[in-house]
Amino acid sequence: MKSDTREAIMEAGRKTVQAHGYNGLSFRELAKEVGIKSASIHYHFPTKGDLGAALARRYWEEAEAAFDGFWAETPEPGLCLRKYTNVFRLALENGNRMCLCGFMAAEHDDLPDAVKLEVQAFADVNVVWLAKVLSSMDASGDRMMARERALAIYAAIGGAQLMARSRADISVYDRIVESYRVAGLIPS
Amino acid sequence: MKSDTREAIMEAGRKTVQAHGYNGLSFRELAKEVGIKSASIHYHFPTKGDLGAALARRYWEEAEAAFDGFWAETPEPGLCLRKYTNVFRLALENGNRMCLCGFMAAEHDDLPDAVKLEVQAFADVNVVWLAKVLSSMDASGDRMMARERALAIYAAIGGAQLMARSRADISVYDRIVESYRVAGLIPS
DNA sequence: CTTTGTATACCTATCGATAGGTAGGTATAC
DNA sequence: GTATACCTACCTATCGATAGGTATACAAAG
Repeated sequence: MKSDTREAIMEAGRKTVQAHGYNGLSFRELAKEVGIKSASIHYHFPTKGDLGAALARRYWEEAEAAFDGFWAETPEPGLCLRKYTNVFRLALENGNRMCLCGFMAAEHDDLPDAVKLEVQAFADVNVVWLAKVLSSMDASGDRMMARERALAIYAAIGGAQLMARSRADISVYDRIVESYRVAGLIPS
Repeated sequence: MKSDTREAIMEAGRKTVQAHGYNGLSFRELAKEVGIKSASIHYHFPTKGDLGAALARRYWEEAEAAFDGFWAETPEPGLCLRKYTNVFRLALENGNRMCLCGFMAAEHDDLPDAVKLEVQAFADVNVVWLAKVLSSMDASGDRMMARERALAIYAAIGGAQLMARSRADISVYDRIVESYRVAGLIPS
């Protein structure tokens, strides 16, 4: 098996970035949580940029797998979209955290290029998957329209999460997402 | 008149937070831009929290004034909402920056309480103003519905800004906002 | 079966840079 | 003379990163 320590670093790192961002990620604090010395983290991730890129990459890989799971096991697209919006709700449930790549998107100017690319990859994963689900719903199924709508839904969900986080109130997320459905932005 | 230096600090501080967040705001860097020493900033703002709160407060005060100006001089609500969405576009035009309070919303966990309150006040200003405009459009005018929709629109616009920033592509913002209108989230 | 070499996965100790904040001095204006 | 608006000098804490040492494991060589 892969190194337990490396896994522990990534797990703690993910949680930290979801709460304090890339700039709030500290090798010393991370080392303390894992139970090693900060110098040892450099053994697994030479630079902070390497760690950041690895975290963002794993984040979208796991998201892609989860989304594909929804699509495979949920025949009803409306329900599939509810599972999707629930993923972003889970981050809030978990200590009022937010999407790792959403936070990093805000920190765009301070990110190493390698990290920026992985953050964009996460957005792509969301948009491609959403476009696929949307296309399956609309019989007239304009692919380009579906992609534009997918981008809008992903952005809107990210905004809802950000708002709820700033209030530390998960019900804010629920209300906003419900409004998206009422307005017709997210099909039911 | 009020101190020119104090104004210069706030102007430079606002731009920095819009690009690097509250955590990316440094007294030394700020002092360099203004042309004074970092210790002198403490004369105007005793702590970083004081500066952060002052920045966020001025931000929502100016936003409120601008929004009220739109409402006063623009009889057509649809056009009024276009002026609103354009405000958030301007931040992106200005060096791919984002809303100061949007960035701080992400940094929620690292903010002094006084700053958190001002960030929430900015959101309130947006929601209250949007609800007012929405109420004027809908004859059936349910006030509660308007407020929910207002919250959704504000969150969605923040998400659109975040997405566009992460791509450093203002056309992404335009496309997303247009999708919001097409979907009916934002009335035309 | 023992010795030797090498890669793994940590460690201690330290570097230069930067952070927010403080104490106390100084020049100007009223 | 006193308040304003700066300054120099310095504090402690933290940052990512590096150099070099160490304990363990395992494979090849004698």
